[in-house]
Amino acid sequence: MPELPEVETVKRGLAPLIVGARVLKVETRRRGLRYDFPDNLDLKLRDLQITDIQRRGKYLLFYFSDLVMLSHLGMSGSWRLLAKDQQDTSNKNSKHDHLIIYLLNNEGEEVTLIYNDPRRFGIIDLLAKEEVTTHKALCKLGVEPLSDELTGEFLAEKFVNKKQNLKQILLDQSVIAGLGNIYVCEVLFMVSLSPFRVAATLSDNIEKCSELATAIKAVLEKSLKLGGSSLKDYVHSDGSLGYFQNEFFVYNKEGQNCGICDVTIKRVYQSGRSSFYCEKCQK
DNA sequence: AGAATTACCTGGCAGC
DNA sequence: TGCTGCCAGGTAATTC
Repeated sequence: MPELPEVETVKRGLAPLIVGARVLKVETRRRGLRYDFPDNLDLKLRDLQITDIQRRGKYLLFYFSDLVMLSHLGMSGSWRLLAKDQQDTSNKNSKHDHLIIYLLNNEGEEVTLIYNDPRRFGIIDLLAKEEVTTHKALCKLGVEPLSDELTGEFLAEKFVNKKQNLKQILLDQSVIAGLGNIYVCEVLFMVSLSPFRVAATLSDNIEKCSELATAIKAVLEKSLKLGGSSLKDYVHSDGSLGYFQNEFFVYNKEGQNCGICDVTIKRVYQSGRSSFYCEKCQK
């Protein structure tokens, strides 16, 4: 489900409410998700204070001074924060509440932080602060797309001799960390590049690579402004929705008019994923 | 080595 | 009103 804008939106929603909060209790309701939960989560986190929340690619990092709890939402994960005794309006899926963290916030109120994930493709791990750059999931992540590291020159360099097509290479988290299927489809439409275009054919075209880098930043920033995309189960930590799905050019728009030319949006399969694009506009 | 499938899960929806 | 099959924001494991 969640790509960079959705994960960042969760971070921004949670941070002001739980940074500074202290853990009262941690409850795990199953052995784990894709992997088992770390052993003794309750023992390890109890009484610790959340000192910060960061995002790296599609990962969330909850800092507890020396320890870091790593969270990836997979396809269907979400975090929601409830005040004690608050009416839980999203509890129809509560059978998929797998991890519950009871907190005492800065105002001395008890709040509940719940990780819900129907498909259980998410990840929860615990690491030492020093391992943030060496952890096996984090060490291979590529550049942050909204940082100055993502430039046309960077992309041109990455495209050299690459036989992969643009769809595959933009989805590769070790190149750019945070793009997923939706935003790759959107960005390729924005710059009129086909998802089938072989990356190497752009390595000499610094102008087009710069255009691509700029478009990646633009689509992510616009989505962030609208609180991300809510398709099926993505909601903010307070239960509200994102609105970027109303701005899609091509994603989920098979058969609809492209808006630029007279051809309709096609849906094709590429390495097991759907790509939506305009055959005529995107070359 | 690198590229292409398959696996991991549940739920929702279209079609019968 | 079921059933069945297919599809879904992602990543890792396996196969070619």
